[in-house]
Amino acid sequence: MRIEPNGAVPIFQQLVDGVRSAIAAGVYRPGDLIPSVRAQAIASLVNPNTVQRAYEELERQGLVASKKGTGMIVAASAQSVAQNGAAKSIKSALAQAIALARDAGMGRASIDKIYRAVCNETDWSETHGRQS
Amino acid sequence: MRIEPNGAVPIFQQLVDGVRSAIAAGVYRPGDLIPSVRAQAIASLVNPNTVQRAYEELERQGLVASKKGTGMIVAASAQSVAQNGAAKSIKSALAQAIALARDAGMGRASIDKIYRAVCNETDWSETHGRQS
Amino acid sequence: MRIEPNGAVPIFQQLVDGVRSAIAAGVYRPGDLIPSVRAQAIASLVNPNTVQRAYEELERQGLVASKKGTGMIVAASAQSVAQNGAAKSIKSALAQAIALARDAGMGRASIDKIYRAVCNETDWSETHGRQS
Amino acid sequence: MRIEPNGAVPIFQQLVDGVRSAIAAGVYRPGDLIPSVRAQAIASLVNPNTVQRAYEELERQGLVASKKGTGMIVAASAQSVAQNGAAKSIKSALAQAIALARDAGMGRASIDKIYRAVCNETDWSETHGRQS
DNA sequence: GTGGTCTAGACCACT
DNA sequence: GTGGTCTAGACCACT
Repeated sequence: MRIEPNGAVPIFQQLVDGVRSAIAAGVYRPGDLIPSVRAQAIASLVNPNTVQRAYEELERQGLVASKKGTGMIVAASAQSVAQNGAAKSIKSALAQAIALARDAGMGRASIDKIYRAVCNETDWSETHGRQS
Repeated sequence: MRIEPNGAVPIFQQLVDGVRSAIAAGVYRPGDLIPSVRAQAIASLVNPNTVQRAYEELERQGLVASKKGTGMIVAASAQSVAQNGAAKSIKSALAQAIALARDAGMGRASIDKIYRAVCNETDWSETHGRQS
Repeated sequence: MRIEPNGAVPIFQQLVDGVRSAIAAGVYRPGDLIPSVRAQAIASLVNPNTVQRAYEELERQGLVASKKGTGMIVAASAQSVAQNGAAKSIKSALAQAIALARDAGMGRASIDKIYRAVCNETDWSETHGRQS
Repeated sequence: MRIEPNGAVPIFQQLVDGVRSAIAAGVYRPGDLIPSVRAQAIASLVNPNTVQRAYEELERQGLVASKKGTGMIVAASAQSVAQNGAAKSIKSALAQAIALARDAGMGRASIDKIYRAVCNETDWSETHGRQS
C-alpha cells in the first residue's frame, strides 16, 4: 500500500481507505487476516501507532474484528460494508471536485472534459484481481 | 461564501478556494477590492485571523495585492491565474476520487455512473454570471 | 522625493528621512518653508494624513516649526540636528547589515567586498548641491 | 537567538533571519532538526504562534521541511540557499544605509568612515565555528 | 475605515 | 513529545 506522507490526506485516513478498498475489491476476504500492525507499518514506512489507530477505526466500522493472539480478521459482511463506505468516499470527493468547478464558473461540458482526461491518465492495470 | 467549519478541508483553504473561484468566474475583476478581512470574517462566521491567513496565501499566489489602508485589490492577470489554479485543484480532487474507485475494484463504467449521478445532483444554478 | 509604497520601510518614516536628509544636505535651509502638506502629498503620491504625521514628527524633533497661516519653517539649528539624526540612522542600518553578515558566518573581507560593490552600484550624482 | 521585541524589524522576520543565518553559517546542517516551535518560543521569549509563522516562511523558502510528529528538518541544499538569501538581505540593508547617507549629502569618504567605525564596534567573536 | 503583527491558549493528527 | 489549524482579542501604520 503506497502512503503519501506529505499529502493533504492524513496518513491515518490513507491507511483506512487502503484496507477498506482491499476488502471492497475482494483482496482481503471474510476470515482473512489483514497484515499485522508491525508488518503494515514496515511495509508502508509509517509509525506503528498510526497503523494501530487506523485498525481501531476499521474495527469500529465493523470491517475487521481483533482476535487475541491471532490478529485482525476480516468480518463476514465486510465486503458489502466496505463497498458502501468506498462509494460514499468516492461520491464525496467527486462532489467536492464538481463544486469547485461549478464555483469557478465552469459548465458541465468543461468538467466532463477534465473528468475524462483524468480517467484516461489513470493507470487502471493495478485493479485487484479477486473482486467477487 | 459558505464555510464548513468541521469538514476535512481547513477553513483557510476553503476561503482561498472560494475567493479564487470567484476571481476565476469573473465575480471579482482586476482592480476590484475583495471583501475586507473583517467583513469576510463576519460574513463567513470565521475568525479574522483565519481570513487574514487565506488572504496572505492569495497574495503569495499573485491573485491579489494588498494596499495599506485600502484593502486587497484583484491583480491584473488574476483571472487566468485563478482559472489555472482552480483547474489544478479540480484535477487533483477528481484523481483522488478515481483512484479510490479503482482501488476498490470498480471499473470505469461504475465510476462514470457515480460521476454522472453526482453531476445531476449538483445545483448548477449558482453559476456566477459575469465570467468573461 | 521618491516614496516606495510597498517597501519594508513605512511611508511615514520615508517622508521623515527624506525631509531630514534634505535639511542635512542643505537643500532646505533655516528659515525656508518646506513643501506644504498638500503639495508634498501630491508630489509623493501619498495620503495627506501620512505627510501630516511625518511633519508632526519633524516638528517634535525640533527640525521645523509650524507658523500659522504660513507653513512649516526650518529651524535655526536644524542642519546639525538633522546631520546627527541622519548619522544615527545610517549607523543603525549599517550595524544591522553587518550583524546579519556576521551571523551568517561571513568574515570582514567578505562584507567589505559586498559593501564596496553596493557603493559602486549607487548613483551618487543625485547628491544635493547646496550642502554647506 | 536574541530577539528585540520592540524594534522596527518584525519578530517573525528576526526569527527567519536568525535561523537562516545559522543554516548559512553551518550551525544547523542538512538533516538536522531545528529547535521545535515550543522550544524556540521559550528560548526567544516569544509566542509559539510567531515562531510557527517564521518556520512556515522558512519552509516556503525551501530551507527546512516539516515532518509531522518529528520536527522541522534542514533541507539538503539549505546552506547555499541560505547564504544567497543572507547576501540579498545584507545588500539590501547596506543599500538603504548608503542611500540615506548619499541623500544627507555625505560623500563616499564620510560613509566609509562610518562603515569602518561600525565594523570595529562589532563583536565578531560570536562567529559560528562550523561554517564549511 | 484598511491590512499587518503579535499574544494567549485551544484542539488536532502524527511520532 | 512534534507541527498544523483555529479562536479571541490587542495594538500598529496607513487611508
